[in-house]
Amino acid sequence: MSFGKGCHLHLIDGSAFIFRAYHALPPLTRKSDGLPIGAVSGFCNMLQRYVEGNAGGDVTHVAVVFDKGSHTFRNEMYDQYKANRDEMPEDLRPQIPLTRAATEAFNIACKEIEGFEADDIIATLACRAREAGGRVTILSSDKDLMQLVGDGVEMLDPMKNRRIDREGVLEKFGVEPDRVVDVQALAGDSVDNVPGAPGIGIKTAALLINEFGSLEALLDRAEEITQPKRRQTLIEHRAQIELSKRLVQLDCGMDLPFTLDDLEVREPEPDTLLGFLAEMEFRTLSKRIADALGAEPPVVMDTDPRGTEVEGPAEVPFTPEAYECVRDMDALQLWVERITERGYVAVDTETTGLNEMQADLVGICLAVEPGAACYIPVGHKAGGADDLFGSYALIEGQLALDDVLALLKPVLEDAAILKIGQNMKYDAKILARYGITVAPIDDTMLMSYAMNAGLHGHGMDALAERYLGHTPIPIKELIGSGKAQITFDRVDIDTATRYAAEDADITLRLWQRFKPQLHQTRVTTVYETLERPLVPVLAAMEMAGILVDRQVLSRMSGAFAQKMAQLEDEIHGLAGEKFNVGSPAQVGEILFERMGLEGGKRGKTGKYSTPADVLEDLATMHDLPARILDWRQVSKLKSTYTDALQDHIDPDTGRVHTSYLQTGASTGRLASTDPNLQNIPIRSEEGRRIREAFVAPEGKVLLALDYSQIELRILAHVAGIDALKEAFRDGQDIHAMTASEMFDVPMDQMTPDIRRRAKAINFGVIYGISGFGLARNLRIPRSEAQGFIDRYFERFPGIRGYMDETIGFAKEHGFVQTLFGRKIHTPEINAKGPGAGFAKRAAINAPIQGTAADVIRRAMVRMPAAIAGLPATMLLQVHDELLFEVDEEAADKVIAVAREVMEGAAEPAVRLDVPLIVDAGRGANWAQAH
DNA sequence: GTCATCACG
DNA sequence: GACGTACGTGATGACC
Repeated sequence: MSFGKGCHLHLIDGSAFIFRAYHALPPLTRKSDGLPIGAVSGFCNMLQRYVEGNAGGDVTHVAVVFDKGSHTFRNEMYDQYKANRDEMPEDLRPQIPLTRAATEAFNIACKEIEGFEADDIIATLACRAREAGGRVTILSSDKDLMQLVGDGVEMLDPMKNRRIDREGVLEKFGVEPDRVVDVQALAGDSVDNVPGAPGIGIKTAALLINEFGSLEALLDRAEEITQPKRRQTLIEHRAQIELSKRLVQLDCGMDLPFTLDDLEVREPEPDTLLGFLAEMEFRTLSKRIADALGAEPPVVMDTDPRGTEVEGPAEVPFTPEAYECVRDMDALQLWVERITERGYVAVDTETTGLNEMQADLVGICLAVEPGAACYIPVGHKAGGADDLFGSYALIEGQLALDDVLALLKPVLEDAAILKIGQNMKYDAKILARYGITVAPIDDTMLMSYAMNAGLHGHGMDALAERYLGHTPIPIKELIGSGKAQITFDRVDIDTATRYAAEDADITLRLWQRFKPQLHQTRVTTVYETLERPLVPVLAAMEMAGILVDRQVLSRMSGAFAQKMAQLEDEIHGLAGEKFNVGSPAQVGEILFERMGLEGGKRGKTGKYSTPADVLEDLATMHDLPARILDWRQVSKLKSTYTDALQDHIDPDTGRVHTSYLQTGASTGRLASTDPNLQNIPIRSEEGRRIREAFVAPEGKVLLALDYSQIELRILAHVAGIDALKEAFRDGQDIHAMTASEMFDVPMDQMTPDIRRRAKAINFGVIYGISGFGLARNLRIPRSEAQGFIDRYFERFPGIRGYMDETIGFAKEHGFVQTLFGRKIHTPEINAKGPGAGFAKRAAINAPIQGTAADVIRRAMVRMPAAIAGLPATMLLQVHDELLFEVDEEAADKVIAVAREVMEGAAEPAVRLDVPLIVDAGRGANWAQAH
C-alpha cells in the first residue's frame, strides 16, 4: 500500500526504548557466554507488548528509529552539544547492535543514519507523512519531539500509555507546538547541554514568547522588556540563544535512503524471530511469542555450571560409533541417493599430507544431518618396516578409488547439490588432482570469518568447541607428532572412521548454525561476494604456481655463504672474541657489556634488545654493530629466501606453489604461507635480486600490476579530505603535495627530505598516528613529531573527525566496517591500559586496510572471466599487486584488460571520490616486471 | 613452544 | 599524570 490518506504511521524512538529497558531491568547476562543481555531482553519485551497491543489496530506503517554515531551536524555548530553526557555504560554497549538485530527479527523496519539523531529522522518522516495526508504517532516521551505535534501528529508515552496532543504540549511548554523550539531556545536544556538564556526557564520563556509572538520578534524588540535584568540577558546572549534554537530545531528535510512505503507493517517470520530469541536464550519470551505465532517453541541451549554449552534435548549427541564405514558400492549408492534427495552434503577429505600438490587421497567423508556421517576409505595401507621391500600395500576391504570417484563425481560437480566444507579450498585442490571440479560450495570457515573476524580463530577445533560445545578427536591421537608421526594412510580404518566422519559431522552442524546467522549479522553480501567466490580463484592460482629458477637461487646462496663467513671473521676480530652472531642475546652481551656501548635496553626476558634501529644508531660510533647489521641482512636473505625457496620447488611442476590463507588476517587481507610469497625482498638492492629467480617460461613474460597509493586514496575518500581527493584526481605527487601544504613549501621548491617527512606522516595517519611512533620513525624529538601531527590535522580537517568517529563506532558496536560491509571486530577497544591504545589504532587502520583488501578481492573474483580466452594466468597476489604469466604477444592486451578490472573493482557497489590507478610492468622475471 | 628479528604491503 | 605506542602479516634461528 502506498502511503497516503487513511494511513497511520508509528515512529518508535528506539534509543529511548533501549535506555528504558536498560534501567528498568537488573543486569542479566546470557548463560552460555556471559554476554550482557538485560537491555536486549527488556527491548524485546517492549517490542512484543507493542506488537500485541497493536494487533488488529489501524497502524499501517511502522519504524523503529535509532541514533547513530556520536558526532552529528549539531556538534559542528556547537562542540559542547551533549558534551556532558555520561559515557555509555560498559555492559550496555555490546547490546546496542543486538537491539537492531531484535528489531529486524520482529520484521519491523529499523532505521538509522550515520551522523544523525533519531529525532531528525523521526521529524522528517513525520513531516512527510503529514504532507501525504496520513496520521502519525510518535512513541516517545522525549520533549524535544513535542515540536512536531499537531495536524495529525501525536505522541504517545509508551511507559505511561499517555497520549500527548496539542493540549499536552501546551500544558508542558505553555505554548503551541510550533513555538516549542522558541521556548527551548530560551530555556536551554541541561540534559543536551543546550545553553539557552541564563536565568530563564520554561515558565519565563513561555511568558515572553506568548507576549511577543515568536523568538525572533522577542529578540528584535528586546529593548521593550521592562525587567532590566531580563532585558540585558536577552540582548547580551542573543547569539547564544539563536544558536540554541538551531540546536533544538529538528531537521524535517533530511534526505532519506528509503521511503514511507518501505515502512509498511509486516508480519514477523516465525523462524527468524524465534531463532533470534533462542540465540539470546530468552526462554519465557520465546514460549510466549511461539504461542502467539502458533509455532513450536525453539530449543534454547542450556548450560552447565562451568558455563560451557551442552546440547539441549533436541540436539543430537556426538556418537563416533554410529558413523558408517562404507565398504561396498551399494552402501555408497545409498549415500548418493540421500545426498541427491537432500540437495546438500558436508564433505571432508583425508590425505597423506598437508601439501595439496603432493598429498594423496586416503578417504572421503560425507555428512547429511547431525550424527549421520560416513567415511569411505580408499587408500589405507599396511606393511612397511617388516616388509621385504619396505613398501606398503593397500589394505583389503576398501572400495577402489576409481569406482568411488566415478560415483561421487556427478554429485560433487552437480550444480543442484551444495557441497559444504571447512576450508573447502584444501579439499577442492585435492579433488581437482583427481579430475573433479567441486561446485557449488559453502565453507564454514569463511562463514565464521565473515561474521566474526577479529573475535576468534576459524579453525574447526575452535569453532566446534565454541559453537557446538564439542572437542573433536585430536589428529595427534591418530598420527602422533614430531619424528614418530605417521601419515593418515597408515591409520587403522576403524579409528580413521571415527575421526574423519566426525569432521564432516561437525562441519554440517556448524553450517546449520551459521547459515541463518549470516543474514542476521548482515554479512551475507560479504560472504557471497568477497569470500565464497574467491575460493576457486585462489585454488587455481595456488595450483598454477610460479616458475622459480633453482640455479639462480643456488648461486646466490653460495655467494651469501662466502660473504657471511667473511663478515663473521671481521665481527669476531672487532669483538676480540668468537661468539654466535646469530644470537641476539650474545650480540647484546658483547655490545653492551664487553664493549660498554651506551643505550642498551633489556627486553622482557631480561636480555639486551638489539633490533636494527638500535644497531643503526650504534653504527655511528663503532664498526661492529654495522658489520652485525650486514651479517644479519645476508643471513636473512640466505636462510629465508635463497635456501628455503629451493626446498619449496615442487618436484613435479618445477614451480613454487604457495598457499593463501583466506581467513588469516582480520582485516580481509590474505596471508601467504609455505612459502610466504608476499614478503619476497624488494626494498634493498641486494634482496631485490632474489626476484630475478622468479621467472616466466620460454615465450612468456611476467606482468605485475599494482594499485598506486590505494590506502591513501581510500583514506581521502572515507575521511572526506578534499585537498587529498583533488590531488589524486589531478594525478599529483601526493606526498609532495602533503609536504607543500604542511610546511608551506611551494611544489617547485620541494626537497626530498621534506617530502620524506610528509610521506612518513601520510603513512602514520593510516596506522593511527601517535607522536611517539612518528618520532621514532623519523628520528626526531617527540615534541617536533607531535607538532607535525597537529599541523597535519589542522591542514586536513576531517582526519580527526574520521578517527574519532571510527573509534566511537568501534566502542559502540564492538567492530568497525569496510566500505563493502566487511566487519572487523575490536574486542579490546573498551579495555583500559595499553591494550586500548593498540585497539584504537587497529580500529582506525582496519577500515582502510580492509577496504583496500576488499577492492583487490573483487578484482580477483572478476579476473578469471575477464581474461578467459587470453593466454594468461593469474599467479600471485601481494596485497595491492597481482602477478600474471602471459604469452609475450598478448602482454599488452592482458595489461589493458586486467587494469580495467582492477581500476573498476570498487564499482558498482562503491563509487569512490578518487580514481584508483594501476601501474603495470612486464619482464622475464619478477624484478624486471616491477 | 616462545622470543627476537626482519622480510613484505 | 602515567602508560607505552605506529597497521597487518610469516619464517627463521636461538634458546628453554
